[in-house]
Amino acid sequence: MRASDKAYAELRRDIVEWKLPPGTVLGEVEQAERLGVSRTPLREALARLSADGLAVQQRGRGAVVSDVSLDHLDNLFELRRALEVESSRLAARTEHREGFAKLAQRFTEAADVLGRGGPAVALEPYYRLAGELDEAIDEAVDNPYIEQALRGLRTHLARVRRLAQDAPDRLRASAFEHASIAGAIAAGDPELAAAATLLHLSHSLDHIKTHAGS
Amino acid sequence: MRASDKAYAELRRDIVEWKLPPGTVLGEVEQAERLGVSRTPLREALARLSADGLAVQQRGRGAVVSDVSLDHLDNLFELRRALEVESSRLAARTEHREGFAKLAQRFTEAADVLGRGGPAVALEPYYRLAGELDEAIDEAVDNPYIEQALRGLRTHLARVRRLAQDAPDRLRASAFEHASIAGAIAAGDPELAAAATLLHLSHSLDHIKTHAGS
DNA sequence: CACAAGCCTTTTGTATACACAGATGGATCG
DNA sequence: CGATCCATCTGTGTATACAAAAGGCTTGTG
Repeated sequence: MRASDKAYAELRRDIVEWKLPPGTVLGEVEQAERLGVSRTPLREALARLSADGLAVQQRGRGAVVSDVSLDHLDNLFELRRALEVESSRLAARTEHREGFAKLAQRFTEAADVLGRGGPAVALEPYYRLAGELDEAIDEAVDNPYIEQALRGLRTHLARVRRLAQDAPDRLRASAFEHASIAGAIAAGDPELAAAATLLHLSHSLDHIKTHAGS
Repeated sequence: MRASDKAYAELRRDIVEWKLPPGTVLGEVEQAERLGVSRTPLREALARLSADGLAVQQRGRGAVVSDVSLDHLDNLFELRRALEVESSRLAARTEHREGFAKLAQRFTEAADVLGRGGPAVALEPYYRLAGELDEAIDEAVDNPYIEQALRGLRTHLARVRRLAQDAPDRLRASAFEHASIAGAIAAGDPELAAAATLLHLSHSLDHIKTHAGS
């Protein structure tokens, strides 16, 4: 693996996981030493992070981890709506929809578990299931341009997610909404899939705004 | 101006204008000499080009100008539809819509000129007018995330445009469609703006597909 | 005491040198 | 005559050294 890739992957992970909180200055020499690479590949990593929007280049002071706040939430969800609603619509139009019925069922089962379970319910499997649905939609849409736009979007969403932790009730509702999306795609109904996605995004945004910082 | 910015701007322009056609290998030493900069800033420029999707990094052979063909057209327009339809919808919702009525009128006038004029009608003013509408929508949407996604999209569209030259008839129809979009935004009707945009994109794609390579 | 100007330190931007990997050509063996 | 292997060579990946610019601090003056 190239040193620049290593530096990029590590910095990106640290930023997304808030180990490098917004506002942190990423000095070239400092980070180069920390990651054990030279300044040249580290500069390339910083350039890629800037392109991703995870850092902003400040002249004279180097790169700083970009800010993330609730002010960006509406903007982020506007883009999300544009991309994900259309993605669901396109996914429902393709002929590679075999896995979606199975995914819908798994979401329904997950909702049951989340509803039944006590406080000790593991959340990780649910997030992975949601990720699987994203991947399945990407594969069905089969559009590298949309995929790239979604990748960038999801990176930012992962950072924002820290601002509002998910309550079990919300996760259960979310699981049902995801089941609806997967079901609509499996049924090959583009407008139903679009509507289900729109609904999910609306509820998701409402939840974050209501429970932010609490 | 930084040397890396200069190299990036120049390479990007050359690629978009097909002076560097798809498949061209961008050797680091070669391009560094041509542009009069060192390899370090040139590498940064190549990295940014790769992030834009204008070049792809090939292991062992360096970077080559990315391919562009009609195969990508459908994918490109799917993303365009997702972004521009939602952008029009959002623009029609904001309160900063003062300029759109004026733009609609200018498009109508431009359609007249394009309809009347002989073969000597200048096309450049019309393209600039279309660019003005794009900028006005960007400003009204006021969403940096959508704006960034649109920037990347427009870059690719500019490259594809070379595959099918616009006929005067198409430009005239396009002017009317643009007038409809601007008019709908000026009227503050989101769904009408979305519909007008959808129609415009559909016609635009049809035209390119029909007249490609002819 | 406050404000401004100049110097110093820190950090980025650029260039060059070196090492390694992959590709390509020729030569040799089957 | 063809295929495979080895050597060379071109080109990328990385490191380091140097220069330029920007910011902060100190000092001097009003």
